[in-house]
Amino acid sequence: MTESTRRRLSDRQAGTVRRLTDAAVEEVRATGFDGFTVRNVARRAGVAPATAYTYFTSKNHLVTEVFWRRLSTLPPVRPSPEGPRERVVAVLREIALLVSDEPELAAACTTALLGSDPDVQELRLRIGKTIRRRLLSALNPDRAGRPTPEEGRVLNALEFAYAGALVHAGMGYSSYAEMADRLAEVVELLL
Amino acid sequence: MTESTRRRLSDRQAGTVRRLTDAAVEEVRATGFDGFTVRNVARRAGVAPATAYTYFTSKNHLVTEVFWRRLSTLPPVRPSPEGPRERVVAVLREIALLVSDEPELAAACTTALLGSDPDVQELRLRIGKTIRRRLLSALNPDRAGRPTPEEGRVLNALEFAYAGALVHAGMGYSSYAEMADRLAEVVELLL
DNA sequence: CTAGCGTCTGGACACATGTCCGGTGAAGTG
DNA sequence: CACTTCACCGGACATGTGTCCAGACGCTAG
Repeated sequence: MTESTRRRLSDRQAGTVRRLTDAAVEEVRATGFDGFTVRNVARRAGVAPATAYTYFTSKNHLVTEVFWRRLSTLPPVRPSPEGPRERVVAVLREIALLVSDEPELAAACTTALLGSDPDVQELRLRIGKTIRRRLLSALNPDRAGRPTPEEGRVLNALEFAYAGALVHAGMGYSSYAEMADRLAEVVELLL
Repeated sequence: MTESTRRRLSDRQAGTVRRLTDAAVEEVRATGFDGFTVRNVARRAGVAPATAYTYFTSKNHLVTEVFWRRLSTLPPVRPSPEGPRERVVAVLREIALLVSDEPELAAACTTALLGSDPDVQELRLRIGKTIRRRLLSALNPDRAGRPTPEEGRVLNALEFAYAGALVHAGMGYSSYAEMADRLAEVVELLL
């Protein structure tokens, strides 16, 4: 009875949703983001299109959910002995690599996250908050939750950098491996 | 006989394209990016849908062209007496404000720029190059064209920041006025 | 056993998207 | 003045998107 999709879900429903998100990943891997259809995903998951639309209002919603699921199952930020710089780089790299198994998936997420459906908006807020929280606790493991003005500015810059990197990669300006490295460079400059 | 749309254009065609891009701006202002249809734009421009599709392969292509036109008519970067920091801030602000008249238009551009049509890709490359060039000549008016490794890293960070800011604004995390100010903060941190 | 409930199904819908093609009118050319 | 060429037109098409609804299926309770 705990899910984030369209409403509270029973165990059975959770299974269906699970099959859908898994199928979505396979589908985008197989056919790219063009040719990625809710109906196709449904078929791959062995589910009727109407059922898929019961849980996901749109293609974007579905892909965003995939991203969200991966993000929210990350382990807590490790307060390692190294400095903030190393921790921040690690956090960014972790998030950048979330969907980089297959570039198509990453591009799909980039586009999907920008969708205008209310469901996407909702998930987007959660995603933004989560990333911010992770970055903050990498910056300053102790006073997590109440950033100083200075930390706020750095945080802001980091968020911009991450989103920008995602976009650049999504547009094909650079690969995802490059992206992580360049993000590290940006952190060097900022901290 | 000089245009960037689908092929070289006669004067008459250039006029039609012009009417289309203008109508696109009005349309997105009036109805938002949902409800924004090539057919609607065509009607507003007093042009048949088929004609519109002669010049623009897609919605995204059309919106991207609007952005490109605004960007490419900016005056050259002014090598002002102030420092690089002020020049970079000015350049970023200028670009950020290109489409911020109406938030809807900006959101539309953000999405459109990520499209996968070949035409969008082409324009995207030009846009990326132009922004990079402008940033570089703000950073270092003299040696424009051959950035040092250090300049390259800063340039990279600035590009990420710009793209990230655009996305954040497009997602509704912040307004476009805020966006310009936050970009200025990022520049402070970087330079 | 049967009734009820939750879940999934199949198909029809209204609409958008991008392509294609035969045709029309108005410029430019001899 | 005929004749070609060029830009535009109108509409049909195949495909995709998201919604809706009547009904089928299986599980659980009485």
